[in-house]
Amino acid sequence: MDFEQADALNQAIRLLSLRHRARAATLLAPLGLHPGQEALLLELARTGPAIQSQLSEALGCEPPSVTLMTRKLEAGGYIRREPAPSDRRASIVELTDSGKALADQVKRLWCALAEETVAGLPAETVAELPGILRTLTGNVDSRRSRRPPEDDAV
Amino acid sequence: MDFEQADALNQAIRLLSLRHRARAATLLAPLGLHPGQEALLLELARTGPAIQSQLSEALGCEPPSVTLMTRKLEAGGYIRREPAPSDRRASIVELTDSGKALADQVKRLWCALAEETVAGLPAETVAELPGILRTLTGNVDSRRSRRPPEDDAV
DNA sequence: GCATAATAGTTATGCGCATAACTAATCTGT
DNA sequence: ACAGATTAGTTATGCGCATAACTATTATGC
Repeated sequence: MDFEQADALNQAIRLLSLRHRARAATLLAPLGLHPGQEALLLELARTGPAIQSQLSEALGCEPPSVTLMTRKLEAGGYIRREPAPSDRRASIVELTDSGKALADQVKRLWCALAEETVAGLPAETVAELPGILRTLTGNVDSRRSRRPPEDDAV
Repeated sequence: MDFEQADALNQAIRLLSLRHRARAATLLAPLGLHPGQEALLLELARTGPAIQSQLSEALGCEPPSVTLMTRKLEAGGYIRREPAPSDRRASIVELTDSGKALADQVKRLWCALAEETVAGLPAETVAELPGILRTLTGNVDSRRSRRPPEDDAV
């Protein structure tokens, strides 16, 4: 691959990151959320209570990031942290009622953002997109377990 | 679009951002660069000397970000800033010889990263990808000038 | 010609994310 | 049963990026 193509790709990924995140920030701001926090709320809404290391794994970010995110969401009253009975090192994190309500609002925003994002693309491309993006992600994922491709493309 | 699909897409974009950036960080670290700085070097290598506001525009980030990036790259000896003769508000930024050499190294890394990123995808998809990503970016770009789509897809 | 607007850049501050270094608890091997 | 490794989490620190508020310069309208 020559530099022109490589740069077109890398730059496109970088810019998409910046813009998608910025757009998410704009949409989430009225809810009092910063981008990244919504992922934690959605994960809890999806799977129920979890300990922080599970969240770290699910969100794809490091434990210190989870520490800070949970602290801020807890301060906002959206989540609750209580010690795990079976492991005194761990904290169980769960949504409060307020957090559940907020997660529902986030879900609606999330649909709007996704629709806005793929506007103008053929439905076929839209359907393939998550799988393609996950393939790209897996290709550069330096933390992935060594189990091979796993073919989770759509 | 239902939430499942929307979340699959939004999450995929978020994770790709994290991973691609992390991978770039790993590759750039031996050169003493942090991700984001390479974009500035490549832009200068591409277009020659520029003032900061042009860089801000080209990189898609805000002027304060350019201020900090240029300061650090200048401290590293990779770029030089001198006052613009025709406008005493502006600074002209250009690569030093050291910066040009570094930019060449970055170009090689950039090719390797791009190839790694698209590994396993059909060539056809790879060819379409930059255009698709730019469409997505344009769709959520809140700073774009109001000139319509512009159809720069490949 | 001069007040006002627009533009180039900086500083201050805050967030998400990372790594490094640390504590506390649990698990493992002998 | 106990030393050492592993795991859960935190604190400290640094970077990129953002917005807000500011200075200095240049352009504009009357």
